Amino acid sequence: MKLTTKGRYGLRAVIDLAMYAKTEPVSLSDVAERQNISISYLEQLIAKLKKAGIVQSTRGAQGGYSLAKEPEEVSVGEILRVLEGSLSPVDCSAVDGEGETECSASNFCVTKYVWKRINDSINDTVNNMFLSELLEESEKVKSDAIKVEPGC
Amino acid sequence: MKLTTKGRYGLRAVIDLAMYAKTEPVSLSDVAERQNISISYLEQLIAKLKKAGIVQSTRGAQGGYSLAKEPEEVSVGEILRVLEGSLSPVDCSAVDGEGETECSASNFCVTKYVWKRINDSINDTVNNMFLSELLEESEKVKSDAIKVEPGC
DNA sequence: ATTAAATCGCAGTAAATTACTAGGAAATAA
DNA sequence: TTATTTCCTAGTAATTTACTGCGATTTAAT
Repeated sequence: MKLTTKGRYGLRAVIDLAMYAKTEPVSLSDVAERQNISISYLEQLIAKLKKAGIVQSTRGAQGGYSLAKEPEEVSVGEILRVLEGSLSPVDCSAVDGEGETECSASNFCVTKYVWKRINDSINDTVNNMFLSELLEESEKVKSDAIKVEPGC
Repeated sequence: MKLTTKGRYGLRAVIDLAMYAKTEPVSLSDVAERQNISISYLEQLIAKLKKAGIVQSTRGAQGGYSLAKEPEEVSVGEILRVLEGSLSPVDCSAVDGEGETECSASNFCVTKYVWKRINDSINDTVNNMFLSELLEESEKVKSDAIKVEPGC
C-alpha cells in the first residue's frame, strides 16, 4: 500500500511548477535541483504528466515546463493516477468500476466489498484536493520548515 | 498503492475462519482448499495473525485455527496492518503519527499534508469495518456468485 | 505405542517491480 | 553556431514479492 517515487516525486514536481512557473516556464534542471530529484528520472515522470495534459512544455533554450491548467482545475487524484496508475488497492475490475463481474466463492465477493470501500475513500479524498488548496496550505507552513524526512 | 497477496489472502483466510470455525477449529488445508491458496504460504500469514492475537490455534491432529475474538471486535484495519505493515501511502513518521518532524523545503511539507489526508481516509475506512459487518454482507451476495477475478 | 494429521519455524529462490542511469536526437533562443 | 533545453528509448542493479521446501513438534485416534 505504498506510493512509489513516481507519485511522490511527480506530485512535488507539479507543485514546484505551480509555484515557480507562473509567468515563464521553468526548466527541469531547476525543478530537479530544488526538489532533489535526478533530472533524467524527472524527465520520465514529466513526460507522463505532459501526455495527460497536466503540464505543457516549450522546447529549446530558455524553455521548460508550466502547468497546462489552472491550479484549481488540477486534482491530486488526477496527478497520482497519471503517475501510479489506478489507486485501487487491488486490480479487480469490479472494484475499479469497469465491468460487473462477480467472484466464485462468496467470501471472495465480500473482500471485493472491502476493496471497493477503501478505493472509494481514497478517491473521494484525492479527487477533491486541488493544487490550489495545496498552494494555500504551503503558505501557512512555509515558515517552520525544518527537517527532511526520507519517505516524503 | 496496491495491497500484496499477504493482505488479500490473509483477509480471506480470516473471513473463512469466521464462517467455518464457529464450533471447532478448522485446519489450514481446509482454508487453503476453499480459498485456493497454497498451504505453506498461508502458514506464514496465519503465523502473523496468531502473533497479533487475531486467531488462535490448537495443535496436533484434528487441530486448526479459529478466531481469538468476536467478529465484532476485529477490524479490517487491524488485520491488514498485521499483514501489510502500515497502510500509510508513504513511510514518513510525520504522516504515520510518530514524531513531529517537519520537512526542509516548504512544498515537501505540503505533500506531507496530502499523504496525511490519504492516510486518514484509509484508516477511517478500515478501522470502522468489522468482521461482523463482512459476515452480514456475505449473506446478501452469497447467491449470485459467478466468476473469479484474478486480483480479488 | 504407533501413526497420521496438524501446527510451527526457518531458509531459500525465481520472477517481478522499482528506481534509477545512459546516450543521443531534435528544437530553439541568444 | 552554440548552448540549453525537451524528447525518446534502452538498459540495469537492487529490492520486494510470492512463493516452495524441509524438518521439527504436538496431539487425537487407532
